[in-house]
Amino acid sequence: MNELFAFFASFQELSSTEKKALAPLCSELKLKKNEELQPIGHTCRNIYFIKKGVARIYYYKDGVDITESFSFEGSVIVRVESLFLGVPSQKAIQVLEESEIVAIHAPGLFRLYDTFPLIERLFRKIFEKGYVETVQRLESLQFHTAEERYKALLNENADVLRRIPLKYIASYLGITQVSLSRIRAVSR
Amino acid sequence: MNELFAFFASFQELSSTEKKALAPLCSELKLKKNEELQPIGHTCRNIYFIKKGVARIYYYKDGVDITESFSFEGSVIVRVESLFLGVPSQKAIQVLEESEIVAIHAPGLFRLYDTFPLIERLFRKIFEKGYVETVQRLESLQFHTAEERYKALLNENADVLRRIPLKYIASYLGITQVSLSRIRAVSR
DNA sequence: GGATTCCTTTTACATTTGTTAAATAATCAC
DNA sequence: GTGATTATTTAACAAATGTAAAAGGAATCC
Repeated sequence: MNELFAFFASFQELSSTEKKALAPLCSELKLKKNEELQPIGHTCRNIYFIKKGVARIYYYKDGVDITESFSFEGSVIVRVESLFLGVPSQKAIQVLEESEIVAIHAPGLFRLYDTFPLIERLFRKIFEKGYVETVQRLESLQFHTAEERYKALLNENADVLRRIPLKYIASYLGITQVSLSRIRAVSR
Repeated sequence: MNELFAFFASFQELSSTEKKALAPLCSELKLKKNEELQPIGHTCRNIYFIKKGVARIYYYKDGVDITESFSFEGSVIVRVESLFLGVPSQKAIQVLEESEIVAIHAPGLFRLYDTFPLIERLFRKIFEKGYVETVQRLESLQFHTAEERYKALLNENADVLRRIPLKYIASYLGITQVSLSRIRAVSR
């Protein structure tokens, strides 16, 4: 749990009262490689903090497995479209390594917002950061070629390449695995 | 200003105290067609509410004008990556019709957050909605073909097609104008 | 540790999209 | 209104990406 509160502190200082209010909402999970954290079709009621491991959000388009995003240790992973709209998500969350996850119960969290404005502020800041990252990702998809996106990924997060199968990276970049293979062959 | 407070009320009820605190931060602007609301290179210090008209966020990639997003009357337009990170933005905001805009002074707004948790909540909700829309947009770019994206736009927001030049819509869809023209020729 | 399964690359060909340039259509300024 | 400007479409060719199938490598499971 320490990792989680260190993550929180990097956004917003909390008093011990607030920490005590948050703690009961958090439960630790251990998952084996490739296990699902959240299945398709469920409404998202948890915010997941990755203590150890990697996770991805994915879904199926015409039967093809598509990765929307990756998250690594020290960050959160959430199906925001489901969490904020309260509707079932067509996306699933899966861990790609043996992982340790802290699940934060969202309905309980949202109730705390009325009593603890600093908790509301904390999560506002967490999601503002996620928002910015999503805008930057959008930019990359909208205006850069597949090769540019691949090279940018290589620069910004080489860890992705080491820890995540290329078949997942391909759809994350918005291309097929064959196309990614070709791009890699050229830049070698 | 009424339109703005109606927009606020659709997210969060405010007392008259809170409204009175917000009002001095809001200033109305009138812009002629194609005028710039915010130039490239400036740090975003305003949240813009569109009372009347349309606006777009755009920038230049290799000298080519690229549209990141459109916003219509009754919604806000913000360069979030600049507003939340406090860094200069390479993007500009331009109106595409004669428009009436309400500028909300962001540094002043953020100071109100300490005194008025409901104002903080209001903007949390506004940006959560923007976050969700951005995730959905990302999905569309990552997994759908240009033709699918064009048709989806036609269904969801046919107004775009009526009010916005195709050259801007093309880069918004992540394709060239020639390619968009071809897609339109086929589906006719 | 050998067989099996899964991951990645390669090949060949089809399709889509980009690029450049020109033609046509629509809009704007005076 | 008319000429000039801007927007959109079309054409021809080049480059990038998709699809399907096969082959080579790597990892995994008794």
